Amino acid sequence: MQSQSKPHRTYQALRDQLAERIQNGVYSEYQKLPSERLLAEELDTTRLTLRDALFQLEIEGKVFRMDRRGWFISGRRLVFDPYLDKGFMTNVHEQGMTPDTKLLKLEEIKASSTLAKALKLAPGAGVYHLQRQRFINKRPVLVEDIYLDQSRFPGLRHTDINGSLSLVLKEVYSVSVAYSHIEITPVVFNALHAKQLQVSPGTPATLITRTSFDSQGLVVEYDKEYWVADILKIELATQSK
Amino acid sequence: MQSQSKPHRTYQALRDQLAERIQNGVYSEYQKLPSERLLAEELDTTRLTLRDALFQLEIEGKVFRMDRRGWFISGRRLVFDPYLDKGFMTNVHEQGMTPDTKLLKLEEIKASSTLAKALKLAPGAGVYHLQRQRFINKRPVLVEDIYLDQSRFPGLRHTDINGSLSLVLKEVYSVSVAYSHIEITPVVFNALHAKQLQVSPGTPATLITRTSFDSQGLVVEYDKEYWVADILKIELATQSK
DNA sequence: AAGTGGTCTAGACCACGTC
DNA sequence: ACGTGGTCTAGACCACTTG
Repeated sequence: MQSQSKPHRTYQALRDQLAERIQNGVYSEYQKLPSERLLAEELDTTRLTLRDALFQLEIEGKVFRMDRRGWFISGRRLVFDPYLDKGFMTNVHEQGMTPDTKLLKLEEIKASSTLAKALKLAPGAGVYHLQRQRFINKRPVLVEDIYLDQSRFPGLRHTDINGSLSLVLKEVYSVSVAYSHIEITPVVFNALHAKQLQVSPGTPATLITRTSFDSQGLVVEYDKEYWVADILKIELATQSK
Repeated sequence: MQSQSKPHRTYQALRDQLAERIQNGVYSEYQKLPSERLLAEELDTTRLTLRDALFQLEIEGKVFRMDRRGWFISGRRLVFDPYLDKGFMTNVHEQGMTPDTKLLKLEEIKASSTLAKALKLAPGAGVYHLQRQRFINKRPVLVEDIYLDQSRFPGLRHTDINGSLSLVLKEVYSVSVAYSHIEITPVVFNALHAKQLQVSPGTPATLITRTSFDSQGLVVEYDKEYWVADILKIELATQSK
């Protein structure tokens, strides 16, 4: 009926139709959808209109794309409590999923003015830049850039940091995080990060920026995590006031 | 230069170009952009490609739309600390902006099964449903649906609740919130909410779901807030561990 | 080699906001 | 009344993934 009455927003109706299919389990988690051309034909619409509907669902995190590979049904989300802020490895494990980490880059750079400000250093100071990619159940879900005061962690580059960085900092350098500032912002992946995560550029992402301090208020690390938006669920409890 | 080499992703370049303009203050906060047709011509592209670029910036919250009115440059964001979770009125005031509230609906309903679960009531129990629209500097920025146990707040409908609801609950019913559970999820506005906020359906939104408890662990209210995504900035600090 | 997703073209119509 | 944004059509080409 709705296809005959020519409503002036077909793609919203399409979105609802697809959302319902997902809700009803017509497609299962991580299943690949039929090709856009096929699906469009099946749903009696054009490719462009179908894509509009899929983009809506992508923003909501109900489907996700892998670049040039197609559309997939999103799976269970990882619950992230920014207040507790457990490490990635721990958090993923506790929720019955399998975490993995791959070091993409470890370099020594000079602090730009923004970076210096974040780390409370002088501009030009030596800084470690780590770039890591992290996986949940083999799916790449984030890339992160970590910046550390080089003078504070000498020889860091000769250390194995494929697991928990905070563990390394604690055991090797006796530095532990007391508290941190966290910011959560919606962004889209740029070309580089998109390629690393095998998603399309322009895919919605959640940026978590974290500045960690030790008990004396010194900056331990400055961290920018770019998450694929569909995997994350932010959930927290305030304490009694 | 880049416009002559025909790269295979023009809209990303466009996005960058526009983002740069915004960054450099070519447009000022809340300024309306030229019409899509004009802007497309100026930037030597088609309307559709321009829109793709604008959608990217919309997801990032750098521009926002008002339905059928056009595209606008986003302004300063409201910082929201889910852990402190001050009330809307207080929070907006403290950041030097002007809050407003409009009651859209106040009705008595029977709890659906999901609602009953959230409020820890029996299905079919009497529930107040409040719907409010809230403004920052006259711009509508959220609609919220609030649900309360009717038996616990008799006569609520005869009370003025255009300001702070928690204040009313405290002063009239001696009930105050001790802690709450908060969930933050990206969604898109449905047709109804979009209309109420004068945004286009499908606009990115941030859904904040809050369940508030009193000191005895009883549910005080269950609240779903749909925010225009560009206005919010989530920021918090963890306490010392 | 074939098919796919990503991108783009060059239009069109309509409902709505604005004047 | 006019122009705008929202939506849709009917194609096309290319780079890339997949078989």
